[in-house]
Amino acid sequence: MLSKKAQYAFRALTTLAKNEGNGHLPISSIVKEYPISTKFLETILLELKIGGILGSKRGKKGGYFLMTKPENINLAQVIRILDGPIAPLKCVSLNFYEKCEDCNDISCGLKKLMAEVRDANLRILENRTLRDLIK
Amino acid sequence: MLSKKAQYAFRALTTLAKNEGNGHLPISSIVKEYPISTKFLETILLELKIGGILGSKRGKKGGYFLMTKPENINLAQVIRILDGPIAPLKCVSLNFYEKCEDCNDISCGLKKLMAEVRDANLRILENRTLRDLIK
DNA sequence: CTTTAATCCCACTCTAACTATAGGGTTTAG
DNA sequence: CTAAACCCTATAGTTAGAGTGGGATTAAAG
Repeated sequence: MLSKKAQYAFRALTTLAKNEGNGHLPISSIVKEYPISTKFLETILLELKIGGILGSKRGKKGGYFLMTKPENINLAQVIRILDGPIAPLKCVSLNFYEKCEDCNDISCGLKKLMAEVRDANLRILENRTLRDLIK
Repeated sequence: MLSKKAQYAFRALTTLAKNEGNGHLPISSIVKEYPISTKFLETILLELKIGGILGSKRGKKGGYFLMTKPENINLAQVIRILDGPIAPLKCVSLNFYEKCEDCNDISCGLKKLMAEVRDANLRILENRTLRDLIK
């Protein structure tokens, strides 16, 4: 299940994507579209910035903006930043791999199936972008 | 991510599936294969029983057994019992649907994409069974 | 140079969920 | 009758999720 953070992130990113080409938007503008806690959104936008998806401009008339075009930001990126692994098990995660001490990691049947699940998810999430969300 | 409960469940079910045709197995036998807390496994097996996947025989020489053949128990069933929804959002869940108050539920772009993710997951999880896990 | 509007940063609370354990009750074979 | 097993519920400990607060820093505008 997607966390609230990820859901809020998608909303904010949608708003920013719609604003494409018009420079940056302050949090106050983003929040107007949906009822989200300003402070909470702030932490989310910060994570997205650290994750490389957003840029920001400080000070008066500052705000956030997408670092690249909406069609270059896929959903998997966003989810990984806010929720971590997309794979159902760490031992089959590409970006958050951890060895599984319980299975022998090679002949584990569950592992094989969960790797398939991971791939099925990635086929969708890495090929859909913010552009798909706003049209 | 799969919970520990679901992972332990798959292990226990694997053991029971391998034992197919030999009657029931007590928890003590199931635990011998892997280092899991007996008491914790007990609660998991109980959930699987309530969920209709396992049957049990009480009293001395009692134990647990699969209610049907391994090829008739798919992975989605097991996950739903222990972890709940397979869909990434409740508002696109088939078995745990809840209305999403934030999106209008019809034209929400995120919802459409997450329904695709759900379907991709189900195509795998509903077509793979315990039989696939033990071979 | 002061005010104001904004991001930045970090610490903190609150709650729910997850993980695990404990203990007694009930059933059944021998 | 006893031992071995499942049944059932409560509870404790830990972690993760969700959200809040306060102050520091930056930059535009008057």
